[in-house]
Amino acid sequence: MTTSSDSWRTAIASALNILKTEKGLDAPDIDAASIVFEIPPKPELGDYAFPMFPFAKAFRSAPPAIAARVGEILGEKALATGLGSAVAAGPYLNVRIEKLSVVETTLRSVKAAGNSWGRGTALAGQKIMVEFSGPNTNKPLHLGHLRNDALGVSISRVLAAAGAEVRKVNIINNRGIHICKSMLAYMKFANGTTPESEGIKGDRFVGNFYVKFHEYAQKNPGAEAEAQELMRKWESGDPETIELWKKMNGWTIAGINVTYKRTGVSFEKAYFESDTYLKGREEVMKGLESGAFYREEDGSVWVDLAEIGLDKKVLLRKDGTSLYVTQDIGTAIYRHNDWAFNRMVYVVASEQQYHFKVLFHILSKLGYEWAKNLYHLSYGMVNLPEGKMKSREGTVVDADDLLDGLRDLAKEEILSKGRELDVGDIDETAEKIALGALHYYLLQATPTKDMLFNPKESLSFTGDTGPYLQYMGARIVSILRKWDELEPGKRGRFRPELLTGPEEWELVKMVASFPDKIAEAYREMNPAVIAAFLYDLAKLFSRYYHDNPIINNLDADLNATRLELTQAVMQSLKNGLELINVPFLEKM
RNA sequence: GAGAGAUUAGCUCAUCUGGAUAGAGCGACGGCCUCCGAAGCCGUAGGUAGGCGGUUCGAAUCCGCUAUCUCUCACCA
Repeated sequence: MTTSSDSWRTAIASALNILKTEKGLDAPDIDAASIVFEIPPKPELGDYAFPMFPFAKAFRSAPPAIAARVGEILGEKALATGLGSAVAAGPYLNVRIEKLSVVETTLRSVKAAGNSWGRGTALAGQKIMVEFSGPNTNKPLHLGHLRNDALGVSISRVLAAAGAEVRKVNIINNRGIHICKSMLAYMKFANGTTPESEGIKGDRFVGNFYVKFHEYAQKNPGAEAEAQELMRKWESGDPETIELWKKMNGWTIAGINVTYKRTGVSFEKAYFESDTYLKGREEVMKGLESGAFYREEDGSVWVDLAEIGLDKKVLLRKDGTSLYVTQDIGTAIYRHNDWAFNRMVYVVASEQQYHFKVLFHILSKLGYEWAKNLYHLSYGMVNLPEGKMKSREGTVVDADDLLDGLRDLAKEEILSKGRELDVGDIDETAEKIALGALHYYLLQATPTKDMLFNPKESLSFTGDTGPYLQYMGARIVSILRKWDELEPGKRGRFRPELLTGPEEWELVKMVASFPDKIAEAYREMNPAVIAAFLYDLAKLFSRYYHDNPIINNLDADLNATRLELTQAVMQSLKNGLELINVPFLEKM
């Protein structure tokens, strides 16, 4: 597809240059690369459209006139030989490309590539680190983490599909005052209970104590001070405090890992704040020596951000202790030493845009050349119909609860359709449908924008949803299964020239564009590109096979040929769903 | 006070680097299961793209002003 559009550009550039000579203009030659093309709004118009507006001024004639003459020249001079045909339509030159070879090569490529269909090499040789999730060890994951995780997993897979070597890393926020609060509450109210003794997930168990702390603090003004005191004990390495801290962190992380496993989230490496929070200090001291930073009279160390139009910022307190940025400076350098990435992507909420702007600037000020390749994949908040999620008001949507709810609903749906016997393991299927619904819902929106999470809508399985895509996949697999059951003698022969219908041509073009969509997704750092592509593909195929029998035609060759197309659609769907972490289902 | 972002159909979202009549889903209304699974398919209704101005042959898209909303500007993380 790409190559044929390039050939057309060359042909049109030549035609324009001939027209230029005809008109006796002495402007420089028109370069093929400067010719823009687009996809016509309606397929009947053609496969490509070349707008002639840009040449109106130089040629001193109206775009429709140019289009008309260019169309003639292409015909007269046979510039389009083998490329297809061109026809002027108003200011556009609409082009139809030679279908047969495209159909043939597309279907053959998909078949040959199989599960790697769509993968490219644009990022080959690139080492890209992707940080996402960033849980706290004082509470379970919530809806916000789910969006973060969905984006992190998806963008990692997209980058890998573009040829990069990707390393997914987590940052575990396991220290700080909030951690001490749940520890304090545990000391006061737990009476030695454990997640095992209570039979609940470790992250939930610890989170409950975090809630208890706040209840306690309401009645006891001294609570904050007590937590601060515990924090000091932790920092001074008090053995009992450390022991409790380790125990509770272990519980939380074990619980969170269960949720990760459930949602298909994994990491090559986890970094712990408790290991990295001190590392920034020496880097800041080096920067102080090199003159990148300066010291105030009280001993605190600052950076002047005037170069990027911002104010001044503290990097070390007067007592020499680190802050959030300081810690992230250390973590970034530590990680680059760990694994020398070419690029690093931070999947972090948009509320931290300022933080990353500052962080990246400081790192480049410290002379780290790779700092310019750091990227903040900023995503918007997930709001509820009632408004923002607020932990104080208890409106935070717990990740496990949400998944359970979705899973139960999917199960009901299976039962109500009477498919429990067809589906195999009903619980596993329901779980996968739930994940499909959730991940598609979270990824179909543009990452940078805030989004509204409507529980009712996310539970819906009809229309523009993950389960719809899964359903189309299952239906296709069902057809392929029937084909396999056919006697080999009745299967016919693949003859691409039989794919003459307009929908068939649209499907082939769409399948062929899958690699371009992956490229677009990584360039824009936006998995929604993949989600939208899959929906369009599924919808188009759905209409197609509704109106056209795939393997029930009298013509055995037509069956075999349509089956190849169906197979290619299935492969594109399957590979695309993998990129957005929506499970592909053979039956549902 | 300053910075960043948002505003598109009743609701949730698309609209690729400015291009042909702004598209989907949900909801509403109306059709389609002796036919490869109806979680489906087809159709109807619904938009002055927050508002005003500008640039351009052409603006949802770029620029300015303005309204409303969100986030940020901590020696919190």
